[in-house]
Amino acid sequence: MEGYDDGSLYAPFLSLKPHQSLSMSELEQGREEASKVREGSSRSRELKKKKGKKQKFAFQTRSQVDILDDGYRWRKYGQKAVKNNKFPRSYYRCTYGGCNVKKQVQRLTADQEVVVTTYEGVHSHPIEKSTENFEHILTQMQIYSSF
DNA sequence: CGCCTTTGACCGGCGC
DNA sequence: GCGCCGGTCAAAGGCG
Repeated sequence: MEGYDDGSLYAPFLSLKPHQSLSMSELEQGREEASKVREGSSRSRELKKKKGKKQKFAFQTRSQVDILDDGYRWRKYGQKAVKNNKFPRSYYRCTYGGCNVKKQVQRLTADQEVVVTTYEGVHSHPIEKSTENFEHILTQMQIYSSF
């Protein structure tokens, strides 16, 4: 369920609730493929910085837990504190072969109860879990439109 | 036993 | 050119 190609909103879980017509802002970055190959270092991996068709959209929810189970499996790969917020930001990545979807979770300094989740990329595989749990969160979910 | 979290270090971009 | 800032990697430990 990811047939999006020309401006369609990337939100597989949102598709589950079509009655929720929320306007979200798509953040489209540059679409040039700048492939940087770094070698000679201990990291012989190709770090391709493709800032291409990475769709990025964020929303905020009211939750006491940072980890929102949206049906996909996420592996945390980093946590860094941002200057503006006193709470650290967590970085997750979808654990699926060929699926490079990333997601970051951030808590607001002003309201500790508000969690901002930012998705980046598109899923290329079906959901592995049930979304019932996430649907409950959708009720209190608000799209981050100020960006 | 396999998967995931944690944590420090490292890197690239940008501003001064 | 250096320092700040934000993003990512990778080793080791933890938990189901």
